[in-house]
Amino acid sequence: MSKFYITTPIYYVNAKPHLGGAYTTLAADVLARWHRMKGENTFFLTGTDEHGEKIAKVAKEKKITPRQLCDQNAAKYEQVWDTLKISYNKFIRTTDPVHEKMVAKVFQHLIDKKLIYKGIYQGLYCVGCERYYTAKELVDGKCSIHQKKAITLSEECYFFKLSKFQNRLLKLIKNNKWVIEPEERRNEVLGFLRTEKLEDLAFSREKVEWGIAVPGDSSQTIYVWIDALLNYLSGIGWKGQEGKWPLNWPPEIQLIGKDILRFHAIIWPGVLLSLGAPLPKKLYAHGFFTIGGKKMSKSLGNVLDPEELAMTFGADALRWLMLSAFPFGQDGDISQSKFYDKYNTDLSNGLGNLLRRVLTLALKNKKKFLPPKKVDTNFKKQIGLVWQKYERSLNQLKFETAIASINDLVSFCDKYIDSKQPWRLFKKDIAEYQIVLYNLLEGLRHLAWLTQPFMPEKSNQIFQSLGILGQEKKNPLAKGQVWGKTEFKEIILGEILFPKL
RNA sequence: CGCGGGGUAGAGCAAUGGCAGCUCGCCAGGCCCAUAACCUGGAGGUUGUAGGUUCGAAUCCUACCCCCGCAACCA
Repeated sequence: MSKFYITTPIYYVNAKPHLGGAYTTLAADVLARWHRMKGENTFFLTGTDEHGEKIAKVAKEKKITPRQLCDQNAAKYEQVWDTLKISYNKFIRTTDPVHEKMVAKVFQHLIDKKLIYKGIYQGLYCVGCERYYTAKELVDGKCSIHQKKAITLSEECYFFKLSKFQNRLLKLIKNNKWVIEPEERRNEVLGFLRTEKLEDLAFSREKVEWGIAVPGDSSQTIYVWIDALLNYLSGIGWKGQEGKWPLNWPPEIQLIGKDILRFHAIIWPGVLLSLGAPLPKKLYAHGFFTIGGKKMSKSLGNVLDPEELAMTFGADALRWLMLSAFPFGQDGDISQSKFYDKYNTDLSNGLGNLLRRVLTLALKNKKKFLPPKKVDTNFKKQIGLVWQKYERSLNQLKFETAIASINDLVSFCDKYIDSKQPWRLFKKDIAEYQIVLYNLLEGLRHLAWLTQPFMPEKSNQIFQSLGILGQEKKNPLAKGQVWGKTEFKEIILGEILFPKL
């Protein structure tokens, strides 16, 4: 059986979950559910990044310990992911002692391999911000927040020999051994590697208390790069021993937002190469969205909260709305009013209304609906086309076209009803009515399968209405995709699937 | 020349070399099974501008105009 390991970035726990992070996580969840549905051995990892100065600072402001802050916010993440029905297999926290121990071990290992060495870090430091800036970030040598001149400061720290990997990385990307998608993002990384010289990277800092201590040097703390990135290995049980890679390694897909492309496209494989680890199969950086044409920001007050949206539309519908709003991989725009629009069009008037139509028509007759002798080849063919488009879309992470293929089937069924007029057949030709309704029930059964990764609960509700929830959930997808073999013995009208908003 | 995305019907978007499509809205009709839902037809476009390549361009090339994201809290 083939395996499927997928990761999201780990989110920084200085605040509660953000709609952007929810977007990434949701996309990963749909893929995880899709691959599970296909019967693959699937592992879905997400989690939180919990070390660093900023955490310590926020904790101090709130008069709690960093540990308490992390516990609170990590719990918040788990709760929101629960609301959104995120089916992760493991929630990794970088403050987990197992993770911390592994990171320290790897750090030491890289010192032993002479890939981490001690040096002097010199940079422009803003006392107000308590952080370093690059010359480019400063305006007139001043930090934009404090309007104060940054001073040149140097400190001892440990460096990672990233420079050593520049040519290898370039070659790996060119030869598609290190796959970055979509293409624009790949070009961006290639351009960077061609024109900029990679410098060795400071892998530790002085004076940061909230972090993992450098082995044998308690004055130094391991910096975010290696600490955060190694979650992808510690999360599946790696103990830090080179060569002994976990069974799930490497990931089939690592999903990230485009903001962290460089860390994941350059530093991360650099670390893996230094460890001799196989590289992930694919790195996919999705786009960002604006809200109502403006970037989401606290000061503009247009921030959408994932929990509130789930309250308004329901978690299942929200998943659908987020992923159908614009092409995955590109930038796009969302808004509440667009969501209302699409909810009513796709879900209430489309899928939900179709379900109700068919169920009511089926309930006219108290008989069971058994597979007819004559197969409707036209209907069957349509289902085949829908699955084809759907699978191709999901394999390319085109969620919006996968969703479009579902809408295609809904529309096909609506047209089919209109042309066959089963309410008339019921009075005139009961045998034909029986066949038409059977086809429609089969159509709905396929719709339940198709919507499963996107809207697991609504999908189950459809199965339930068809009286086949238990049996279908036991079936693998391959069996579920077969046309015209299922018997419908008990139809249940049930609740309205998507009440109009 | 910091990096990147975009400009297509009233609005929002799709279409990467081959008849310019979808959703909402608008107009006319059909149906009466359904959540005032569904189906059919129609109006609405010189695809930001100018030039070029091509049998053929929204799509490729050149120049220009305009909008936006990242670079700095934030995916």
